[in-house]
Amino acid sequence: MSTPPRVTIKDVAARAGVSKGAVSLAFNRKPGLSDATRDRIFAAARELGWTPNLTARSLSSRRVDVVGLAICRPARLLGLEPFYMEFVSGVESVLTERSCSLLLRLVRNLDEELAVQDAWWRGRQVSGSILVDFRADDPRAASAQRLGMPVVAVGHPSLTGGLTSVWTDDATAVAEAVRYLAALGHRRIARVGGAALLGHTAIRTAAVDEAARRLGLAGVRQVTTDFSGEDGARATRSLLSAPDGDRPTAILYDNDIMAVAGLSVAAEMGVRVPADVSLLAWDDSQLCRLTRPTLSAMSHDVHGFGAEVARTLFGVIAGEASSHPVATPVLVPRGSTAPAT
Amino acid sequence: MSTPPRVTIKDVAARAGVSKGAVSLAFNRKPGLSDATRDRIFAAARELGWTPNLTARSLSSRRVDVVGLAICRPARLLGLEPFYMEFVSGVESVLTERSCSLLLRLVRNLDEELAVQDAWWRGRQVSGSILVDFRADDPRAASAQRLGMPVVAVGHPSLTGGLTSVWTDDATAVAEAVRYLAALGHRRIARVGGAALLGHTAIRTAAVDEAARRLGLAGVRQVTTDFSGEDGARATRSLLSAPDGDRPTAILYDNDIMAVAGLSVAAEMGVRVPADVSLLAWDDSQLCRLTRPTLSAMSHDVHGFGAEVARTLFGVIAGEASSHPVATPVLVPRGSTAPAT
DNA sequence: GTCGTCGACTGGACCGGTTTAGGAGGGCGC
DNA sequence: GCGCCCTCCTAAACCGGTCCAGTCGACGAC
Repeated sequence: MSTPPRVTIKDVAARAGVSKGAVSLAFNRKPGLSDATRDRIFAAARELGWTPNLTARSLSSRRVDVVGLAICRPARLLGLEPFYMEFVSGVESVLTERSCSLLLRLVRNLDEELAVQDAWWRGRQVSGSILVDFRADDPRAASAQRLGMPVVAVGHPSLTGGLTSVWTDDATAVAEAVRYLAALGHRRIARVGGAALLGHTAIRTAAVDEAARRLGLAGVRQVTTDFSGEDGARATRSLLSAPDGDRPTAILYDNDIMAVAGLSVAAEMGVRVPADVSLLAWDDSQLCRLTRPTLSAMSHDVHGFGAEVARTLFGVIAGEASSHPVATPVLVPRGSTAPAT
Repeated sequence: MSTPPRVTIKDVAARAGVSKGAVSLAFNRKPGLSDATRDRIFAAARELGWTPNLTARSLSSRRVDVVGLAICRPARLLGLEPFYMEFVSGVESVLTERSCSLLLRLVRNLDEELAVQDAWWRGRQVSGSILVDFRADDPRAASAQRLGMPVVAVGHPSLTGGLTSVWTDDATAVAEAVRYLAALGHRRIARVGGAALLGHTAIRTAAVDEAARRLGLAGVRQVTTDFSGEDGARATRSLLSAPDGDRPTAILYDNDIMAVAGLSVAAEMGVRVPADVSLLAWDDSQLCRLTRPTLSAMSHDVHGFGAEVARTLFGVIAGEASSHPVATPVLVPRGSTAPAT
């Protein structure tokens, strides 16, 4: 209740018997002060319990130690996917090292994100942002460039319109997944993809088609979903209820939660995994090791991915960063995939 | 690259032919301006593409539209639990309405959280914070009070040392869970609890004991974990490998991810769910509906919980809030619980 | 015609830092 | 003794807003 007395740089200066400027120099570890004075200033600050007011600091130094991340998620999906939890955690790990904070916002659509990023930047609330979930013709690249806002785009350069970007090579990974399933003898492969609007969904879809063509697989079926478990279950149910000679013997999922859902649907329909159908997940959070059978997955260091994105953003802010991919997801075979019978 | 020309309130004022003060009045919707002037100001701002610099605004008005949330999570658990994803999402939903942002930080231990909150508040980066995961003798209450920092504590008042708090009545919910299992004829009930240090874990542990005593159940076993799926699996394996007459016939979990893990362990050990053992989860994210069998759960509107916490924080900041519980979790029976045989 | 009041607006102090031009004092070379 | 350079430090402008005391003109009352 009782507002504690506001102690400012002036109080510290007075106590140490120096000017405000000297205190500022001391706290920013800049040269031009004798060690004795420096010590006296720190002592005074400690005695008064003073910490620089970051708001004032950002105003005059025109920099903020905050980066933004807006995640777009349809209204009905209340929580975040495991992917984002790990991603955020990786981003944080790098921010923390630089005593930087993450401004997080869940938005409902792209327009809202554009507005939020615009407001963050113009209001000087963030020093830069991480942009995720690129779609074809994404307006965010142009917007960031117009604003002169430092951002790093998470997505393949073909989607991110010239922004500095960090991405996983989904096409290669997806091709490996298909080759793996084909090598196990699967001829009818299906994929339960993510949101149709997302650029990486399209990239994966094309890559699956391409891989199938090369391998001479005819009946590849691909469907899109909203990434939710429910949608994944629905898609799986539909795929597995095809007439016998038409039913896929292997299904590739675009995230792990849908693969978990697929597993249950198979069980409920009396389709054995992996005897009757092989399932292959994507993203490989701890969930994949908790199911029965365990889920084979295209595994991915999501935490490290987030960290790399954050490092790149600092690079962009410093004016020296370049686009690059991170490690391609690797196949981790577990219990949900087996040779076709 | 080219820094866009910084347009400030002064430019807008000049263009509209008024003083800075007038522009400020207009943009804060305060009285004292004619409609004509107001329109002229907005037009000028639009033409120049001006948005108030929030940093400058917070400096002079000494308020920030940011609230803080630090989540403590051991280093080895890289991602967040589903609970927090939904919780954050609920918090966001309220913040968004008030064009407020969430400053998120994942910390490794309590000391780090204390430091972060301290820095946030002293640096005037947040207008208040949400504190979660209270433990016995939690130092954060005293710290917040000393700083005069507006916070809302998520946790039972017995843990939160006089802070305004919002909580779920875990004791009542846990008692209902135990009564339900007992009513199904279970006599040997176990609980796979959360982190031993957390206050709500202790509350639930005591409530289970109390309920068991009233119901005359003797062999209740309770273990603690770190909330991870792996630890949940380990605990379940240990419980289920007890000699036959000693093995629990029902297990209550403190979150859903551990219940999912428990389900797999049971399958792997050849213990049928729910025929041989009933499993009851907590928190009820979409995961509980995706497993096979589906998981009965103590269900909880986590999104709404987060929203209520955020609303309460705004109350605290406005100086008019009081502690209150939110709706008690209710039992949602699904496929993982059945009468004891 | 004068006074009082009210609405509309201005000027400038202020928030709490950073930054820069410049001054005081000491040491050194010659 | 003088000029010069260095080190250490100060004063004041500045960042971009908010806020308050006060000015100015119009209008109503008496």
